[in-house]
Amino acid sequence: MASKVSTPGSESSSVQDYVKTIYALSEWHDEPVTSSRLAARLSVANSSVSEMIRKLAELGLVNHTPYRPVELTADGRRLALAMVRRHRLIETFLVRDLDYRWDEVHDEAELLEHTVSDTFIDRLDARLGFPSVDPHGDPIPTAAGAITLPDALPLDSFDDGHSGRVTRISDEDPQLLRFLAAEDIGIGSPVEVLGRTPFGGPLRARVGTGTGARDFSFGKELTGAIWVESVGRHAGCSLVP
Amino acid sequence: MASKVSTPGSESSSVQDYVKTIYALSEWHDEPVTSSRLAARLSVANSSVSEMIRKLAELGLVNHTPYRPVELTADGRRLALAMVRRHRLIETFLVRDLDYRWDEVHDEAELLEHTVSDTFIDRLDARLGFPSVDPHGDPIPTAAGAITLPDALPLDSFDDGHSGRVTRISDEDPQLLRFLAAEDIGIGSPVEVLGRTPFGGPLRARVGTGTGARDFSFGKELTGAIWVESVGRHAGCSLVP
DNA sequence: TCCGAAGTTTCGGCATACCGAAAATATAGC
DNA sequence: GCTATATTTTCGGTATGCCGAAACTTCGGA
Repeated sequence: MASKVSTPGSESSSVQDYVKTIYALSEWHDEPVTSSRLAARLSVANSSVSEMIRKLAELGLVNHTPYRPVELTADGRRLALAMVRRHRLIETFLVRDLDYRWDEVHDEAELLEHTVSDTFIDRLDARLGFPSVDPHGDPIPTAAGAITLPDALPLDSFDDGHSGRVTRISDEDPQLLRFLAAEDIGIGSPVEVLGRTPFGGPLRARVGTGTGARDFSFGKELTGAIWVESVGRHAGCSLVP
Repeated sequence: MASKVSTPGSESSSVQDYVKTIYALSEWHDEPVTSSRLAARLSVANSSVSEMIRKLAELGLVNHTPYRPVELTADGRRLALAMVRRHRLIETFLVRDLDYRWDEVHDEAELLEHTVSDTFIDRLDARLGFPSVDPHGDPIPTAAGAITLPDALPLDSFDDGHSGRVTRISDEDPQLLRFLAAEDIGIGSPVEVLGRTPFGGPLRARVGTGTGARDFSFGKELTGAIWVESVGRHAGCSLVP
């Protein structure tokens, strides 16, 4: 029994936002999605989240027992991925065709994703050559709702001595993106973990290749936001699954 | 005392829509803008219009005495032109870059115009090469709010024997646009009025040049929707100012 | 086991924007 | 000038989505 909810349509912009945010909170980390995390991310009061979750459950988009975390149903996930697809295609378009910087696109896409039609998205997709990732390295779901997460981990989960390539950078904080752009660190940059300073100090790594290579100290915020794919063997990871 | 309302921002999407529609109803014809005309154009109940007009008056966007037609203030006109600019630039983009047909763009633009940022509009404008008209021949206001209406009149106001060039076609009815596209009549097409059939019958005109020229019968709907600029001397007009 | 802190839900209220029905006004015809 | 008709406004009422305050659950520590 395939559902109609493969494409946003009847759902309000708010419903779309909540569902997309529930997905986003569990896309890269699998901590439970609680009311308060949602409230913080959406900048609304806890009570608003509570009410909306009840509504989402009635719509069959989430499963929820009171006082417990919320989880997307298959329908909810389909809707979320449709919204993520919209968001990431729009971001890609803004950077490629309208000369937006990668730290500027998030807010604009956030608004547009609720407004454009399926036709618009399909034509944009074609015009951009069916891209598989957006400017931050986030994978773009297909029209059918399939998504392939890159085989990457946050920089802070790599052991000393291991090398890789930057695959994704969280777009949550525009300032962080601006900083990295200024430092010429972006998707595709090679990195090699040199070591860490004890007691929560920065992680030192070698960035770039050849003459462009240099040492760099990554603070907490950065090592969590920068995701790296191992080069060569698939070792070098110390994260518990 | 220049107002801040040169760019949409604080106004709700509804307010923007009402103000733009008030402008649109008086852009090409100067009949008074009444509640019922607004209600029909916006597909809402008369009572909703009445309430919104009071609000617009409070916001200083319209002048209104009860039971009389409504008129835009200078601020209202500025806001309306900003919205019209958005709408027409988006339409131009959809046709030029996303292969929309000219009959498909209106509804999409109607939604997007409320959502995109000023930055988006400015970059779009630059990318499109600062176009002066949209795909239907409607003039695009400048960022400063200036607009130049073409020196055109509806086809039905031309005397027999006069020639001109199609300058604008009202985009109100997508089916009409589709029909004209199929008949290969569009912006720039040369026309010469041959005569009219009595008792409200069609207007006969010669369309196109050289071997592509042919006679065509234009019904009421068409002669009101097709706007023509005189070629050569500025005669041939029988419309009362 | 029980208590308190932290997190979640319920409740009454607010703002926007819509509606239909009823009341108020304008205008055209006589 | 006066009334009938058409138009406009006012008046309750609805739906969505937000809020803060109060009530309620959960869960860890003593």
